[in-house]
Amino acid sequence: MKFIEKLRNSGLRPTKQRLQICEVLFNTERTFHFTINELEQKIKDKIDNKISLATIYNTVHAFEKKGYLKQIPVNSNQTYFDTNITDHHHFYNLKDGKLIDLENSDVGPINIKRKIDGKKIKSIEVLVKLED
Amino acid sequence: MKFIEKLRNSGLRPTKQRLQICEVLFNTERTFHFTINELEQKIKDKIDNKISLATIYNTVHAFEKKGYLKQIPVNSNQTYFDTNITDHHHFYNLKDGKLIDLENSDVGPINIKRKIDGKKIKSIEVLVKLED
DNA sequence: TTCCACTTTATAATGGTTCTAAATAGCTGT
DNA sequence: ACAGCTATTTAGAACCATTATAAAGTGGAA
Ligand SMILES: [Mn+2]
Ligand SMILES: [Mn+2]
Ligand SMILES: [Zn+2]
Ligand SMILES: [Zn+2]
Repeated sequence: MKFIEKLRNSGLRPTKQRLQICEVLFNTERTFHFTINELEQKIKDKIDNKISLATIYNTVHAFEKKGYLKQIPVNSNQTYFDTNITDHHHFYNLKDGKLIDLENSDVGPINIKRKIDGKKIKSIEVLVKLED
Repeated sequence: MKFIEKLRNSGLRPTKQRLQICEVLFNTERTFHFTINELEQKIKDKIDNKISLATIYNTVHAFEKKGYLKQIPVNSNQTYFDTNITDHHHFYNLKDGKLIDLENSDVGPINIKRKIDGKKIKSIEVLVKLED
């Protein structure tokens, strides 16, 4: 199985739970955005055994640290994650709290002219809030 | 007092607490970013009477709704607010969780080419994460 | 197989935020 | 100035996403 290698190469043991979460997160036609609650539901729908909520949190954080998931900065009581780890930007639909990927060509290059010394830029993220 | 008018014109009664919070938030040399905890501290430092935490939350939300404060989208367990309500972008220092204003001239105009029909753009916000 | 560090798990704890309902204080009309 | 009404404040409880705990289970090296 392809995910076993991926996990081993990251120093993460390929446990049953992690492999199942990999299936849900990465064995998909397209990338997607999710909150932990939504992921918990997806997992319940797709697998038969139970995975504890703590393991879901642990795994998501482990995957994020390894760079397999990204957190999206939005104002919400829940944390949003993205399986699309390429540099890209987002529409945020205030009505339903859903994120939509923006292609870089939809936004154009962003060139930050100001520098803060001793610091380097880790990421540049654009959030475009949508209303009716 | 200038804040009395401001509040009355917004349909908010100019209570002692609101006026004191106005002093802390708006009677300043420059704009600033804050969390509720930080604001609570600032209030404790600057005024003698106590203002309850509930009132601070209520007031911040009331001011935000009236457009006197903005929320900044960042990934944190606390909500960040800004007394600078002009359209502008931010550096986010991951080390200490502090925000720094970016001038629009530091970022350049952002032109979102894609449209979502039935929706209009409410805001465009750029967050530039900084690391060492 | 043995062993141990890593992982999972149920559950408790944490902490920012929101809710509740009773007390207080603006404001309008008299 | 006063009454009456509504908005506001407040202490404390409730909420709930997330993190911590610590005991049981598991992967994999030897
Ligand atoms: Mn979540
Ligand atoms: Mn806060
Ligand atoms: Zn995305
Ligand atoms: Zn700002």
